[in-house]
Amino acid sequence: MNVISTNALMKSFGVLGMVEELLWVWHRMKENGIEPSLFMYNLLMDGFVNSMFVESAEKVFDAMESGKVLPDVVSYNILIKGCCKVGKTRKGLEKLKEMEVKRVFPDKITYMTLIQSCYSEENLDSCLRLFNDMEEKELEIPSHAYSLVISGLCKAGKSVEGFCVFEGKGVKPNVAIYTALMDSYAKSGNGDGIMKLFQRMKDEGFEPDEVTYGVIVNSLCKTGKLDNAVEYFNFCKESSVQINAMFYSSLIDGLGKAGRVDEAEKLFDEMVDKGCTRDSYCYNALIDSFAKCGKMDEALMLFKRMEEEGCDQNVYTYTILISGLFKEHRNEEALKFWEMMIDKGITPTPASFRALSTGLCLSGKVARACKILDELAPMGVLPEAAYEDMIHVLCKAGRIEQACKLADGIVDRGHEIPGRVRTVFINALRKSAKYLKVGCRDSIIDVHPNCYEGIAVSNGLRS
DNA sequence: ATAGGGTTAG
Repeated sequence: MNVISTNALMKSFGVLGMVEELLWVWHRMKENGIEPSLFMYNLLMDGFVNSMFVESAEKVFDAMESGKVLPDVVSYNILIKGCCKVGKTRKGLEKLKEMEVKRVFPDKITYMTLIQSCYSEENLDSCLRLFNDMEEKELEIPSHAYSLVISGLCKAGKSVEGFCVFEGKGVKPNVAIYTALMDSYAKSGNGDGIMKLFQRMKDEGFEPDEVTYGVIVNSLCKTGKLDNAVEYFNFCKESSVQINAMFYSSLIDGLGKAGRVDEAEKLFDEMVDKGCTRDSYCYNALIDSFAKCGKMDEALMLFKRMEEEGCDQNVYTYTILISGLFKEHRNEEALKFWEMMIDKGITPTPASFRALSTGLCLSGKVARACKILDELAPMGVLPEAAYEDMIHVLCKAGRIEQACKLADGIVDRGHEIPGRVRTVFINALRKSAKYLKVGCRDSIIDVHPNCYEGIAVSNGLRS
């Protein structure tokens, strides 16, 4: 055994994640009196990190720091990669700071590892900070860094800022960057911006791929331009663009919302012939289409089929069914789906609770909704605007008395009534002055002095 | 030796 064979073995085992074998070589090496080099330390650390033994990698790192062979930038990069891999990005960022102190200079890999991790955690601020750091240090900025920063801005709804970075010098555009910008434009309602960028990327010789077309079709569906969306879809089918489930879910959703349920269903059936697996997005879109046009039994059948096909039923599936069932006054069934969802360990979202509470409030079961809301709190789910929504729903339905009772209950629980809700009350009171006579008047006046003014206005309107 | 993009939901 010599240094060269040790290096070769460690490299192979490290890449393959064969930690035991890696350690075997390490021990044989020590037995043979070979002092581990920086190279070998790094190989060992990388082997550990690749096998998710990040703590072991850290121990190696610490051993280096207290030994003869000091960690270099690669050691740091591997350790930072390990931190990011196990979700400890903050720790990775701290290691970057530590590098400054230890006078080990971070390189583009250090930054890319961290930017990547911050990006996947949707930590835009850190992404931008790291990116600026890179610029300041005059490191070579890989195209990928621009992708991440622009996409990060786009995801955060800052399409204008994203476009500014894109237009800045040093950016090498690619299909992914164009697509991210187009999607962001779509989400901010800039339909013209999308098509302009689409044209521009083609003019520059970039070939739009299935993700780009997916974004276009989705955007057209969302803005109700369904025939246009179908045209692009057909174009993709005829050319070499790979059709995926996203095309189908976007179109099914759009067609369903436009009341073209038959066409939506046809596309859903077509997926099998095309060898395209139906995911939860597709199922949910079609279930929603059925629910929206009162075909609840068809929707429920799809729910069953989802289970049979092994497609995950998620919080969206349940929310669609719960609100659909309430709309048909099938209250007990709706409640059953809520319970089923909780039993399955699916965490409710504010929107799912909104569906439930709206249904319960409108069928006069405000107390029941409050009870369920109380049960959610220990689960760590407390839809912030839940009570607000309920008051809103009740006011809109003209049930101001109940809304007031609810407002009192909220104050009893130690919550405050935000100004927005007062406005809701005032508007409701204006609309139906007769409610001024009932008990709610006290509750509003007692709890929310600002409403005096509202009632005065309301009185004024009446006289 | 170490880092690598973009899309879908009530």
